[in-house]
Amino acid sequence: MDFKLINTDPKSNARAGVITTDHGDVETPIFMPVGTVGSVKAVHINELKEDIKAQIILGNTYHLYLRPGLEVLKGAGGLHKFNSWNKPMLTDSGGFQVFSLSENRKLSEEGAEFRSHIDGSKHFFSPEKAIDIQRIIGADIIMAFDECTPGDADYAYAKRSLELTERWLNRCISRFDETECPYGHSQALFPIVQGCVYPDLRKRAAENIASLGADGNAIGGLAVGEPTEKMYEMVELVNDILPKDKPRYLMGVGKPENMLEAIERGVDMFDCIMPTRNGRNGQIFTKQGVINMRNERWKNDFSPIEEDGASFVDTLYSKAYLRHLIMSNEILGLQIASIHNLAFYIWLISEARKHIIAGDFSDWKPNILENVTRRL
RNA sequence: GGGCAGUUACCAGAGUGGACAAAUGGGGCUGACUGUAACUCAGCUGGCUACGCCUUCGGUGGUUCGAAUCCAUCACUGCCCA
Repeated sequence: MDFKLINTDPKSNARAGVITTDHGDVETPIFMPVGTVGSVKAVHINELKEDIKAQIILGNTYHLYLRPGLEVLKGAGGLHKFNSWNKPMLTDSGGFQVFSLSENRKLSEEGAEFRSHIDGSKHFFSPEKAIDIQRIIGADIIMAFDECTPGDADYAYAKRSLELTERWLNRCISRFDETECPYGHSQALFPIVQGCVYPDLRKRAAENIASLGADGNAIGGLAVGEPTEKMYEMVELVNDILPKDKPRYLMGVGKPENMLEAIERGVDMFDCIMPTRNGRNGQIFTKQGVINMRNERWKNDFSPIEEDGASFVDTLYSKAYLRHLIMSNEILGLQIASIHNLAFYIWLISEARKHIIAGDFSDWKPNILENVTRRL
C-alpha cells in the first residue's frame, strides 16, 4: 500500500491524497461504507460502484468469522471474490465488538472470549487470531486487534486498557510480519491509537504508534460516549504526532459535521454505520439539513427527496413516496434511504477534497457545516 | 316471530361494584441511533388553567356512599331456530 499527499489546506490541517492498493486507488479524504457481514446493508455492489461512487468498503472480522465462517471465505478465495467487490476493502479486527458486545465477552491478557450474539457459543479472539482471520478475509487494509475503550472510562481503566492494546499491537505486528495474504495481493496493517479522553494517554499512544512506521494509522475509541468537543481535542492532539505522510483513519466517525471537523484536523479516512442504519430508521441526510422521513410533514410533500442530490434515487422518488415506503416497512424504502445517504456522505467528503485541492476548504467549510447540521 | 351472544379510546381487544382515563397489540405522533447483536430502540397517544381537576366504556332511566362493571328499558350487531 502506498499513500501520496496531493495538497494541504493553507489555513488548516486538511489534506487531500491518494492511497494505492492492489485493488485500486482511494482518493482521500474518503468515506468508507460499512459492510459488516460482507454486504453494505440493503445496497447492491453495482449501486455502490456506479451510483454511490464508493471507492472502498469495510467488512468485519468477528461477524464474518461467525458467518459464513473461514472455510467458506477461504473456499471463495477471499471476501473480494465472495461478495464481488473488486475494489479496495478494509476489515475491522473485532476490537469494536470487544466494546459493543461487552456483556457477552471476557477479556484477558491472552485475548477476548466472546459469546456469539447468534447462538451463544463461545469463541476466542487473540491478536494473532484476529490477524490470521483477516489474512483469510483478504482485505487490502486490516486493523490491529484492540480494546475500544468506552468514552466514559476512568483514568485507571483507560490506562490499563491502553497498555493491553499496546501489548496486543506488538503481537499483531509479529503475526502480521510472519504471515502473508493467501491470495497473492498485499495487505497493510493499521495500528490504532487508544487512550480515551486523557491527553497524556493519547499522546503516549500516538508517539508509540508513530514510531512503528505503519502504512497508515488509525484513531479509535472516539464517538463512544465522550463529549464531542473531547473527540475533536483528541483528534487534534493525536494528529499532531502521527506521521504526516501516512493516511490517518478516524474509526467509526461519524456525523457529517464530525467528519468535516476531523478533516480540518488532518483526518483522511472515515467509516460509519450512520448513513445506512439511520437511513433504515428513516433519517435522511441532505445538503439542506437532516430529515426525519417519518415526520407527518412529509406525508404530502411530492417534491424530490433532494433536488440536485448525489444519486439517482433523489429525483426518481418523492419525499412522500419514500415516507410511505418507510412507514409501510417496505424493503424498497430501506434501499432508497441507504443509497441516498451513502451517496450524500461520499459526495460530501469528495466535495471537501475538491476544496482542499482548490485551496479554499476553510472558506467552504463553515457554510456547508451550517447547512448539513440543520434539522428540517 | 323466538333463543342466545354482544356493543369499551383511531382499530382490535382485556376489564364485570371502589386501586379505572381504563391492561395488551396494532396504528399514529415525536425522539434516539457514530470501527452494525439494530427494517432497531425509547417516550407519548380523551381534555385542561396539569403532583390536581373535568368529560368518557351504545342511548336513557334506576340501585348504591361509589357503576365500564348491578337492574330496567330502548337502539344496533352477530349467530342459531322458525
